[in-house]
Amino acid sequence: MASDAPRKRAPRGQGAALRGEVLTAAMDLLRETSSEESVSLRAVAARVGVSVPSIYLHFADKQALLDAVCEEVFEQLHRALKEASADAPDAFEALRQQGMAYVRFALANPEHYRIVMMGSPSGHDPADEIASGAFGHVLDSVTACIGLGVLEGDPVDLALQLWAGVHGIASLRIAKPMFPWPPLEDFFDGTFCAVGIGLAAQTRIPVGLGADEVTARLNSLRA
Amino acid sequence: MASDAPRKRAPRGQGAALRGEVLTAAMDLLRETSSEESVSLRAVAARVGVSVPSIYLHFADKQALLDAVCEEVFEQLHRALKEASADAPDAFEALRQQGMAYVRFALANPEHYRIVMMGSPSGHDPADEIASGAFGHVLDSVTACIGLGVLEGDPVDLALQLWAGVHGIASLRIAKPMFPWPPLEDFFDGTFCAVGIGLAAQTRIPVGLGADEVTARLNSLRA
DNA sequence: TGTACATCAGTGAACGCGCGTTCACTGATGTAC
DNA sequence: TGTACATCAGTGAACGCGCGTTCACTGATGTAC
Repeated sequence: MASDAPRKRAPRGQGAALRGEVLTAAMDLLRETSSEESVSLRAVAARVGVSVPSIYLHFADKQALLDAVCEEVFEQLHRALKEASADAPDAFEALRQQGMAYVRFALANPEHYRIVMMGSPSGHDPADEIASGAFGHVLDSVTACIGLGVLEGDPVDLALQLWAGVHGIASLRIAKPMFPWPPLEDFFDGTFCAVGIGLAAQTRIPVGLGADEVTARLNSLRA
Repeated sequence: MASDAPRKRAPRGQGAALRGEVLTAAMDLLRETSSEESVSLRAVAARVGVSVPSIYLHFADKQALLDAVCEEVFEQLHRALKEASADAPDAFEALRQQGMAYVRFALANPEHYRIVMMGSPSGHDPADEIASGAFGHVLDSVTACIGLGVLEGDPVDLALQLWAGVHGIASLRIAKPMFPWPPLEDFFDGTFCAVGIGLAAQTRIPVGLGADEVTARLNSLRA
């Protein structure tokens, strides 16, 4: 894993370079072991080729390192969402592409996604800001869709529903990888269209309508 | 926490009673601490009022205890879903009630839900059977809905989408409790109806349709 | 040009902690003779 | 009726382990005089 050549000590003003190396090592360990528990300061230090106390030169404690990892994950997700929707012809396609990119990112980086979006909520929770950031992304697209007339209603509500939708797909597949899942892209698109249509319909099915009436109402929607 | 009276030793044939006490203590600890890490054999033993090695009289190791906890959680979830849909007038209402009960159970028992549905997948994973069981539940209801004519399509596909939907709502609220979530029941019902309508519509929105055409199509669905 | 010194990047060894697990044991109690 | 014994429920002390964290330190290198 770690390179064989013993690490060269950084020249005079370049001590900060180690910070980046430590961060990268933590990210890589997370990817390779698929387990947050495996990211110990000892493991990170070994991978960088440095002694454990060196980490403390750049991070106050282990939590600070994990916080930095969260930030990095967020930036990568942010970038992925931005790139995905860059070429979209309209806001609806942008939303679709962003949703797909979100799910793809989560499944390509399951343990990274886990620590920012599936972890136990902690007091200060830097991951909350991350969530807010990702949510802001969706919110922008939803607002644009409303502007276009594609969607209607409260943008925050709509965005929360969509977010819960993509999170459900991503996190369930991460937690239950052995389950016989259908191909990702098709599954996502099916859910995306269903939710999109359902939200666009702007209606609810009242409780106690009776099966026949429910069927009749839903039938009227069928192509 | 633990009762003050020192625990009485079980009479001759009743040694197995301790198993139940240990299991209950683990469940309670999970609920009270909201953290799987806090469930150590020492903490469990202290809560029961027994020495640590006593746990080994009934569980091969810690993992066996955790597996038993998973089973217990599943049984409780199973019961909650069954009770929720017992009085439903038809399959569609049954599905709605089950979905609501699922989300309610998860949020009332967040750490229990976490260990069975949000944990890292492990090799043998008894939680997978749990997932299959819960999924079977949804599948039954979906199949009944198809029988009624309320839904159309592949029951497995439909059930997976619905499962991902309720899981998304539940797990995101568990992971991000500080987020300004709307009231649970209304939020669930909104998503449930949207997904229901969307799935019932049995159609997809092709990529590259153009915003105007997408808007026109969705407009035709509005009440 | 030489040298003393401050700074900087990083180290080695040790700390206490809580954990899961093991092992030899204790002492009450039902049962056989 | 008394007693030896097997069984059962549970204990106390210790084990090694990996962890985060701390502290006094080393040794290379740029800089001031």
